[in-house]
Amino acid sequence: MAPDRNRRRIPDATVSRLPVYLRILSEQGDEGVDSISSERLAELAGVNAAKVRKDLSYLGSYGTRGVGYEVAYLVYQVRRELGLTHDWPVVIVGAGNLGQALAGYNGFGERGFPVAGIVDVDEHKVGTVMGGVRVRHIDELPQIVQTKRVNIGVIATPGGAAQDAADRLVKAGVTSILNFAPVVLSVPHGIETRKVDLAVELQILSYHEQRRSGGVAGAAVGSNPRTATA
Amino acid sequence: MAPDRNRRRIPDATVSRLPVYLRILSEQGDEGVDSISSERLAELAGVNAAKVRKDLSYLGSYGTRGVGYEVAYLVYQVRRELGLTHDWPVVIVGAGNLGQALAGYNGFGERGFPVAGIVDVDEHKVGTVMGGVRVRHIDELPQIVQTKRVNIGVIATPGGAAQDAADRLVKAGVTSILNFAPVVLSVPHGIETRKVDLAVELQILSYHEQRRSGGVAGAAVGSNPRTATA
DNA sequence: TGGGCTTTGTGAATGTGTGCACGAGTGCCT
DNA sequence: AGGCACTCGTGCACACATTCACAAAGCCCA
Ligand SMILES: NC(=O)c1ccc[n+]([C@@H]2O[C@H](COP(=O)([O-])OP(=O)(O)OC[C@H]3O[C@@H](n4cnc5c(N)ncnc54)[C@H](O)[C@@H]3O)[C@@H](O)[C@H]2O)c1
Ligand SMILES: NC(=O)c1ccc[n+]([C@@H]2O[C@H](COP(=O)([O-])OP(=O)(O)OC[C@H]3O[C@@H](n4cnc5c(N)ncnc54)[C@H](O)[C@@H]3O)[C@@H](O)[C@H]2O)c1
Repeated sequence: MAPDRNRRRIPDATVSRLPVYLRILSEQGDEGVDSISSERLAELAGVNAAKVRKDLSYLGSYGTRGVGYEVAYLVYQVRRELGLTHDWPVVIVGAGNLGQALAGYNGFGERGFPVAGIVDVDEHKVGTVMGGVRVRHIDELPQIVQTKRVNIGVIATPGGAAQDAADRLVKAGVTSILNFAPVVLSVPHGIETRKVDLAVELQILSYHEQRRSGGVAGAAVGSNPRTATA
Repeated sequence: MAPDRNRRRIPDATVSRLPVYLRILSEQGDEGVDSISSERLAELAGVNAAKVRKDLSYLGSYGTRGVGYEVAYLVYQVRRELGLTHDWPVVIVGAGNLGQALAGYNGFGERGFPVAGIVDVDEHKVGTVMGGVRVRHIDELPQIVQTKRVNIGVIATPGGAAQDAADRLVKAGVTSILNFAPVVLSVPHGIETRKVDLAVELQILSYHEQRRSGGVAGAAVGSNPRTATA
């Protein structure tokens, strides 16, 4: 019960950690663990225990002092908070290299995000089957979104086509977009977007490598810092 | 010449935006733009202009008041700061669905991260060619890392094998890891890791979708009345 | 029943990031 | 030469996030 609990805003940083807790809790549940302390959960999640407690406290007071959290109940609460009480079908735009890998990825559907469809502009790709889903023409996007009640779109087109893909998704009625193309999307207010940018991740790692090697510019490939800092 | 050749620490938030600025600057440069204001760069990057200026100020004072930043020079400085003055070969562990997509992805090498090798445990995959790179057995990992001077490893194995992959990478001498498996890796101190977790991204979107249906007034631009709670 | 042990939930302190506002340079025009 | 328009660089205040530290609350057992 306690329906009043609903208008709290959960900090972004917390929202981005909840899925991690959820995965760990589910795994622990599968392994027969039925109670877990913030200390243990923190260890498994690679974070500070106080952070875990504060994060979970935004959902409500679901722990028991002196004991910990009941795994099954907490899983339920986190899932509810994340809106995972039902499936969210997704539509993938771009049936290339990446789109193919995504379509063939079981972890998608398993976690409550079944692939409702995959579309492409390339006539050669339309009709082929990827990961059990038939590729359809991008003009069918609105129809897919409507009939399958899709709210989430995934962009896996080349960078140059990503904005067009986003525009089409929004027009079709999608309100959240996950973008794999290395482009900053411009979308109407109210549309949620997130990006996964491989180059950005690698370049961040590069920054730290460069820094580690005490290296400034000009550090040729000759000097290889195999330093195991322990 | 800048005499401040020091160990300035650039804030994480800034480091994660520099690659975005870099891409935009490179594109602008290719289009013949040779000077750009923080205002314009901010617009293209989808952030606040003051933030751009503050971010860039960590690199030094490379702008010209009243004018803006010289694109070519700024590209050079950002690249230098990110350690992109030379290539960083990467090794991919796991030649499955995703590993294949990654190996066949040109954007990798184009951006200075050539695939030095891809390894797998599956004997059936060893020897096959993906994206121009031959799959080798994981036991050859140390040899690849040593001879190709690889500092960055990419994990594209199933979750259950990810920690093992990480251990092997670290043992082989890799000091930075990009992890696509939905697992929290445990690595020795000094090893940098970043993760790309599809489920996390989708669940964050789910959170916002769920919240949207709860009816926070005045959020959307009145386009999509469809509150799917299928 | 009460005391000891454990672990939560949260105020308060500290650390990080953001955005405004404006002084300080710079280029251009008259 | 002087004034004006423009844009950088940054001090400052505020917002957000992390971590500490401890009282409150529950369990267990003698
Ligand atoms: N392949 C990877 O491992 C990888 C990794 C990270 C990021 N990315 C990014 O993901 C995106 C896709 O990469 P990829 O390797 O799959 O490329 P790809 O060229 O193999 O596939 C792109 C697909 O998009 C289709 N397409 C083009 N324009 C379209 C449009 N307007 N609407 C719908 N579909 C359209 C093409 O027909 C093609 O099938 C790129 O932006 C790339 O930078 C790829
Ligand atoms: N496919 C996707 O689109 C996608 C998207 C996001 C995340 N992921 C994640 O990426 C990872 C890989 O996904 P996938 O679809 O490519 O899986 P996959 O099963 O197709 O490929 C995994 C590969 O790893 C190899 N492998 C297993 N154990 C290994 C070990 N110890 N050392 C080296 N190689 C090993 C297997 O032989 C196989 O070739 C998974 O963790 C998955 O959750 C995949």
